[in-house]
Amino acid sequence: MQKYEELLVSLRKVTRAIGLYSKKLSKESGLTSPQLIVLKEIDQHDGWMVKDIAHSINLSSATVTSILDRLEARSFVIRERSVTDKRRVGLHLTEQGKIAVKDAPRPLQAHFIDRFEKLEEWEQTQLVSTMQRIAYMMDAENLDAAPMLEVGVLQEIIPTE
Amino acid sequence: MQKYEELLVSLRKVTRAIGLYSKKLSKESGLTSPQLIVLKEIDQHDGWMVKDIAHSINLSSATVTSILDRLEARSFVIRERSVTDKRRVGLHLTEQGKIAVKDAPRPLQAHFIDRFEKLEEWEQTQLVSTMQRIAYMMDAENLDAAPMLEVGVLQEIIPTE
DNA sequence: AACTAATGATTCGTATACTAACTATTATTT
DNA sequence: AAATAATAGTTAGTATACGAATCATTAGTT
Repeated sequence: MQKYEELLVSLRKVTRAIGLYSKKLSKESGLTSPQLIVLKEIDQHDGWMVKDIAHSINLSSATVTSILDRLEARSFVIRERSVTDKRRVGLHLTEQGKIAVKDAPRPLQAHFIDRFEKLEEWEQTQLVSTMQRIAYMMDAENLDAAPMLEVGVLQEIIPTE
Repeated sequence: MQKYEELLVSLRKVTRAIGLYSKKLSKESGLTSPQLIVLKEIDQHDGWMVKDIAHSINLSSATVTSILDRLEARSFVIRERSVTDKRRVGLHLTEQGKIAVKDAPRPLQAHFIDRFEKLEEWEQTQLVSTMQRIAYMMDAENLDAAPMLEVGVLQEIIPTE
């Protein structure tokens, strides 16, 4: 097996673990991870548009729209069409939505977070920057890549072409 | 932003990049990445059961079933019910399936693979083992974790509890 | 002012991906 | 031998996740 294939397999394991946890979360708290992440984002940036949310959490607008449909149906979120520019939709949490965010568990297994936070500071940094490096290597064609260069560690590691 | 949240964001970027490439692949070659991976696996292990494939690539049987439905409909794969144990379904490639595997591009962006393979050997190993480490940290509750310990590097890194 | 381009959100169609429930079959217990 | 458990695969139902097409609106051009 090629090395990059091993990378792919472990990546698959990670995304699977995240997905499975999302299912578990959903059964226990009634919210999936993506739903929770969207709620958190709106909580932190009241009034943001669909586009803003989508961009900040790396999802397409279409995906966010469908997540919002469910969140709105359950009265966690309100869509508010802008008066000055009727294309825009501002997003807000309802009281219920705020409560849900406050009560919700974290979007990754507590088990993982515990382990992660027990690591030395430099080890945490190393894990994160390696992950960011892989992300950078994968979408170098896209415009998204540029801001990644701001991360200090990467500048040492990635050769300028 | 918490460090583990940064990890989550870059992970999201990576899975997204993989998904987008899968879509692109599908338009150009007619096969998505998961379909290609399933085909490759059958190519390498003719006669394997659905369960085997699912386990080796870390997907549920249900998911593999639905991928096989599409591959069979397009005559890339044949399902063969076992005579000795009628619960089992053996999987085989058709001639078309073999051709498709041979002609198919790799399941990750050529761009990424190029970059990856330009790295020093130790750097590649480091990327892979970091990824495996994260995978290990995420599903330590599951039985899947055990085989991960066979990877040499991990034994040095992960503290035995 | 009229035409064109761009933008923001949604809808549509498709593919993953999961669990739980179900069907069929085989293995184990009693 | 009959009842029970376990196994393999599929089906049903739900949620992501995407691009492309669509709709409404706004911005820019001529």
